[in-house]
Amino acid sequence: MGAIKFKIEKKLKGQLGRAGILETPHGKIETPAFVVVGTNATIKSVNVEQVKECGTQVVLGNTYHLYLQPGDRLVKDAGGLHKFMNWHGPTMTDSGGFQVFSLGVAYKKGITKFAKTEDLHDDTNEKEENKISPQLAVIDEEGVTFKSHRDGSMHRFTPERSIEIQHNIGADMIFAFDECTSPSAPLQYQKEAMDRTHRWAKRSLDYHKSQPHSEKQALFGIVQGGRHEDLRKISAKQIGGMDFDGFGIGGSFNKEDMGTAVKWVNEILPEEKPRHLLGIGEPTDLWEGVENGVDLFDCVLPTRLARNGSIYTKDGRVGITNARFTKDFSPIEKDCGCYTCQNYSRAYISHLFRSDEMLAGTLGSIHNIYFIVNLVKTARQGILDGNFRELKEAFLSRFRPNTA
RNA sequence: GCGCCGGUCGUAUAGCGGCUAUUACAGGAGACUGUAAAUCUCCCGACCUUUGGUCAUCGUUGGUUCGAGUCCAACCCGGCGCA
Repeated sequence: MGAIKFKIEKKLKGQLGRAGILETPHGKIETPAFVVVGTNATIKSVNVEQVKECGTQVVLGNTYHLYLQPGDRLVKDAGGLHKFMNWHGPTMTDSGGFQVFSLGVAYKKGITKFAKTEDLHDDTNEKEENKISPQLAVIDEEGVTFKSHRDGSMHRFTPERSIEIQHNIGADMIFAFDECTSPSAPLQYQKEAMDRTHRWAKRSLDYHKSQPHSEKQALFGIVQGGRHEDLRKISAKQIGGMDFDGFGIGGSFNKEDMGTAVKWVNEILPEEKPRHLLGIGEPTDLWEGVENGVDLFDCVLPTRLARNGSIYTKDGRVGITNARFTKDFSPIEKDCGCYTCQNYSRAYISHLFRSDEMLAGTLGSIHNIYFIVNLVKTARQGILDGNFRELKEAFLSRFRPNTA
């Protein structure tokens, strides 16, 4: 052990939040930090220089995708993920656990990992799940059998296989193989899935430690338990008790009180190890996460939203293709320091989207990445400077989920 | 002037007597949380008591018919050909 070192610099008074430094074999990360997602060993539509200029410290690739294309052996032969993609800073890989969900029960059903409380009283989602319809992933005790979304070929992931692949890919921080459950799955199933994820965590850890050079990569265990307090606490205790280098918090949440769920977990996880909230999120979620002791976040939203024409501003998300922007020659945000805002107008970016130009997604992504990465940096600075609460409230009083 | 062909919701198209109209693009709006995603959904004649209803509409005007975008006639416009 010892691929990473984590040092807490300052804590939020009376709360779980903390600012720290995470040292990896490829450099330091000032935490809390936002990890930019680059599933296929590339951040879609932007190059590594642009990603770096946005203030990004660390990127995340995906085990399932890189295993299918170009293959983890090829990435290894290329000299590892860093060299292959020309990103020489810190990296992580997801274990493929999320694909158990997205290609499994969620496949083609519009199910997300978020439940809203009002939905919990109707069983629409559950009915959806019980419908017989194609799934690309089937789970058993040993592992998961996948049908490739690319060519329909069959593949099998087990905890051992996931770790083996992640060793080949060679990211600085890797994750145990887990199952992300649907928020509408029955409680009984959520518990079974969680228990299985715990067994998989142990197997992931055992396999990792059994391999030579495993000390070069840090392994994070993943806490599950869905929206349920009792399950979350059990999971945090079990996973937190294992000898991982850090922890991921995964699974599904109740949209309204995600911060609370994170708190249940982080009150239990060992304080001295880093925590990564998987697949989150929205600006409001990020403030909640930081406040409740999360050190790392990753999310596809900034880049996906950008490619789909949704741009973050301090007042909320805006659809840059809206008619009102066609003659708006001001930048997306006049006080934004990103390359896009320094050089281009709303009208121009709107035009690029309407013209289906590739640069549209690039300029949008640069802004959104900059926005989110720097939002977390601001929150970090707030912890260090002792004005976290003021910064959070100032942000939230302006930001609306969608409108500007 | 004669002959032929054609005029359908911004554009391009489908439709060849029967529940008043297809599809694509453009346009408008929305969704997206460990990326099957530069994707997907909805709206796009008018009005209303909007899971539905009423009326209008296929160049114009008449006609045939129970019923016409669809058949007939004249006219208007456009293209091509011949003078």
